[in-house]
Amino acid sequence: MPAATCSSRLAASCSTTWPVEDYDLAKTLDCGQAFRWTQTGDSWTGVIRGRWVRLSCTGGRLRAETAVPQTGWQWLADYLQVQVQLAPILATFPNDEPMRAAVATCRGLRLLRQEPWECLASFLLSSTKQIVQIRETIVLLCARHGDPVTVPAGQPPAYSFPSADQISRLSEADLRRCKMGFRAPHLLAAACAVLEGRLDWERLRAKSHAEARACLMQLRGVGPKIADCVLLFACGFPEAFPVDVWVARALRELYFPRRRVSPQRLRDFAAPHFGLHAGYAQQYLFHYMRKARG
DNA sequence: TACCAGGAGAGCG
DNA sequence: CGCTCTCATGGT
Repeated sequence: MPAATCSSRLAASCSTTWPVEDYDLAKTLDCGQAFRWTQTGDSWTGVIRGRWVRLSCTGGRLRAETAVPQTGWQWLADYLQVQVQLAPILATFPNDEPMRAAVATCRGLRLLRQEPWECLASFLLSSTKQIVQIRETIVLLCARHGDPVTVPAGQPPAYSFPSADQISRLSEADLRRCKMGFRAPHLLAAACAVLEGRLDWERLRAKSHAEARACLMQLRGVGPKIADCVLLFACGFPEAFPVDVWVARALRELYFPRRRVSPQRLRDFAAPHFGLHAGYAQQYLFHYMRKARG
């Protein structure tokens, strides 16, 4: 079928493109904010909202292909945040040596707008795990408990991320078989909280950052770091500043040499120092440190 | 073998 | 408050 990129209102197509500036797809999809993307050549394959997607970006155009014809692409434009101008965000970063180095290394890295449940579940599974292990657990979880999604001929099978409803009907043993260990009961309890309406994403978005954070931290297994990951990567709180071991190491070495500083104090330092888009700055520091040391 | 990983939470002083 | 320990598991 022809790839109609300029479609009339009702025409369905399996591909589209957006003009983009400063959009580094590889850094964006492989910087540790999302765990389900796989690279083959210059393109990236993943599943968003139950739809198989392949992305590539060359010559200032971001191209997307799906397996099933789409009548609209807003769901994907939102996820990729293609309308966001990067330069004004980078301009809010402090003009100090650590940030200049991070921007020089990571230019083009974007924050995605992920699905809240998948983001919460993924980061619930992330604690004290390496990124490769997080990905492995999520692959198992999706393949065993998600739904198969339509893929183009010749492509390997792909699966949706299991919904809160699907996970709530599993046993702790089912989840432990996906190598999530002590995190299994946390994931099960979070799924129930969503089902019972104790955790409602619309209500969460309407709260202040501090209130939303406290709300998420009522869940077992969700502390300050994971709460801020969900608020930053899925809920649109640009001031959320997750402090993990890498970011803590970066801040201590770069801003507090030879001093003992707690994670709480690092967060208190971050808000005024990194400004309106502290969360963006955090992701640049995270990727910069991991690339430099990893 | 020892140590670490995009942590959190309980126990303790 | 800050420190220490446990939780699970594969990699280096």
